[in-house]
Formats: sequence, C-alpha cells, structure tokens
Amino acid sequence: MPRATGTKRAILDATLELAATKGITGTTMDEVAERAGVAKGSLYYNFASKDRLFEELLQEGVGALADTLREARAGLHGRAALEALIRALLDGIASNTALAKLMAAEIFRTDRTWQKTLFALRHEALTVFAEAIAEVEPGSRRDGTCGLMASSVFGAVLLSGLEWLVFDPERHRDEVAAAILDSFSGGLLGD
Amino acid sequence: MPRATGTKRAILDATLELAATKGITGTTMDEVAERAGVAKGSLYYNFASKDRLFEELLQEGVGALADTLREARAGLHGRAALEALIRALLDGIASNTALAKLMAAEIFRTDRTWQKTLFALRHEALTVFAEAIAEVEPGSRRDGTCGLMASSVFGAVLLSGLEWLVFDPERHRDEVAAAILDSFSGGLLGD
DNA sequence: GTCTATATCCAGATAGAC
DNA sequence: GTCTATCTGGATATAGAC
Repeated sequence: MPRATGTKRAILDATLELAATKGITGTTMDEVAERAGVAKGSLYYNFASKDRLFEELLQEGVGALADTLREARAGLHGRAALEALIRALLDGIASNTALAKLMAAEIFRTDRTWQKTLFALRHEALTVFAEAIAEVEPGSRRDGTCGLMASSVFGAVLLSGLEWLVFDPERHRDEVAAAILDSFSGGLLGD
Repeated sequence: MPRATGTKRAILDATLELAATKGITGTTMDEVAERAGVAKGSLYYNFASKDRLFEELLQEGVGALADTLREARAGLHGRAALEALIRALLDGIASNTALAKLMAAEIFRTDRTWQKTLFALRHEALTVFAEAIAEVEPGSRRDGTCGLMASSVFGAVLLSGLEWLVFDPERHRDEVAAAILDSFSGGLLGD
C-alpha cells in the first residue's frame, strides 16, 4: 500500500513536522494550513477537529512503528530477536525522528482525547519487546517483569536515539547501536 | 535549606502539578493562579512572564535532581556507584513524578526560550551517569561512548519508572528497580 | 473539495487601586 | 505585595461562495 498522496497526506506531513518542534498544543491550525499549502477550511473538511487530526497522525505513525517491529522480529528467536528489535527501533527513530520526538512528549500524557488510542498503540509496540524478552528470560513472563524490562529497553533506545539525532547528529548510526547493545550486554552491571 | 514558603512557593507548586498533566503550553496562567490561590496579578509580580515561570520551575527541579544524583554517587566506585545512581534516579522519579513527566515531555524540545538552561541541566545530570560509566568501562571515555550509554541508562530508568508510576502504580518499587538492574546485567544480551 | 471571511472565545500581559 | 478590571492578539471552528 503506497502512501496516499493528495490533500490529506500533505496535511498529515505538515502536522507531523510542525508538532515535532512546537509540540501538539503549540502547533496551530493556521500554521498547518500554511505549511501544507492548503486553506484552513480544507483542514476541517478532511479532519473533524484539531484533536482528531492529531489522533489520526499518531495512529498512523505509531501503528507503522509497531508493524516495523513485528517484521523485524519475524523468524528470529532468543537474543538475536531482541538485538534485531533494538536495531529496528533505532532505525525507525532515525528515519522518522519527528514521530519519535512526538512519542517522547506524548507517551505519558493522560489528559488527551486520544488517550485510549495512544495507550493501545504503545502497548502494541511494547508487547513485541516483552515477548522477545520473555523468550530470553522465561521466568519474567510469570510475574510480568518482562513488561518492565521492555520499557527499560524501549526507553534506552528512544532516549539515546533522540540524544544522538537531536544533540549529536554527526555521530554514526552504528556507533549508537553499538553503545546501546553494549549497555545491555552486562559490561556495566553484569558479573 | 528548607523549601521556601509563601506566594512564590505556592505558584511554583501549582505550576508543576498542572504542567505534569496538561503540559506547559496547555497550562494557562489563570489556572495556575486559581490552583495556587492567588490572583493573576501576583503571578506577574513574582515572575516576569509565563516563560520565565517555567524556566525557574525547571531550573529548580532538574537542578535538585542533579544534586541528588551527585550525592548518591559520592564515595562509591565502579558498579556499586552505577547501581546507586540507578536506584537514586528511580527514587527521584517516584518522589517527584510530576517533574519526571515534565522532563520526558520537554527534554527534546528545541524551540523553548529556556532551551539553553534546560540543556545545561540535562547535561549536568547525564554527566554524573557518564562519569560512573567511564569508571566501569574506561575505554568508553575516549570516544565519548560513555555519554551515549549514559543516555541509554537514563532513558531506561526514566521510561520504566514512569511506566510504573503512571500505568502500573500497584507494583512495588523494589520490583521495578530489580527489573531495570536485571536488564543491564547481561541476561538479555550478554555473552 | 477547496477557498475566503468571519464568529467566538480565551490566552498572556498590564494598569492602577488598596 | 496582592488584588480587580481590562487591553489586545491569536486560537479553534464555521458559513457559505465557487
């Protein structure tokens, strides 16, 4: 399925770029219209409200990320699967940094009208990690610890990925991936 | 130094609580005044502008966090120091969840008037981790990898800490700390 | 399906009494 | 030092022409 073109696509793209730097509340419908090259009336023809526009944007973006993670894990098992997930998430953050920034800013907000939607998507993405972790450490499935460790790994990749892309972009991707993998390989705290 | 009381203190407290759920841009000066129990005019007597109010809030909060981390590391070395830092950060997040949410939402914003201030404070906190990591893995100091690993550890604690406090608060603190430490102990990817 | 023009409300900030 | 009252710009959303 090719990315749809046309007005709706242009609006979503403009919205994402603006929201990544100005935040959702700080992005105005006037700015979105201007950057998308359409009139404000067209925004409200294509989306019922500002809230609905952002809900669709997050749904599309985080949904695609979850798909990417599932594909990255497909066919792999054990530590190879987890390593592939970490690399895939880092790549996803690099190729859609705007979405990653938005996720970091929105993931713990509980007052949004789209809260349920985002919660479900977040859960979907984290579950891919949790499943892979449960396979490596079977004991963690029983007490739900694999979910916590999934957050831990996800948070490590998200924050170091954004640290790299936002504040230290000259660094090479492989260096960043190596540092993340290194930090989970037991050199820091392991025996 | 006891926390100052009085109007300024009440305003800062009200601001933090509101911003943790509604975000900075979504928090209005009228709401701050109402929750603090003062008139809007008093806000502008005590702070030059909304931006300055939030800058002082972040300065106070993140500055205190950096102090806490430095104290936690004092006198310790090697893996014991890093483990103490992880526990101290998790405790800090638990005892000031509002600030942690605010940090997660603001840390990668680059359009704020207080950008330089927040960048410096973030750097201060991360450096404490980076120093401890460089002590454990001396080779990482040369190429700056310790900075990346510091982000990795910091991100792991921040996200799993907030995951716990926001979405799964019945869980016990020690369980969360154990899961984080476990994820860095080599069980997931180690040899 | 997209535009322009406008209605309506609410935000940050200030003036000046007490 | 804190209050009330108010100014002014800008925000979401809608109406209706094309």
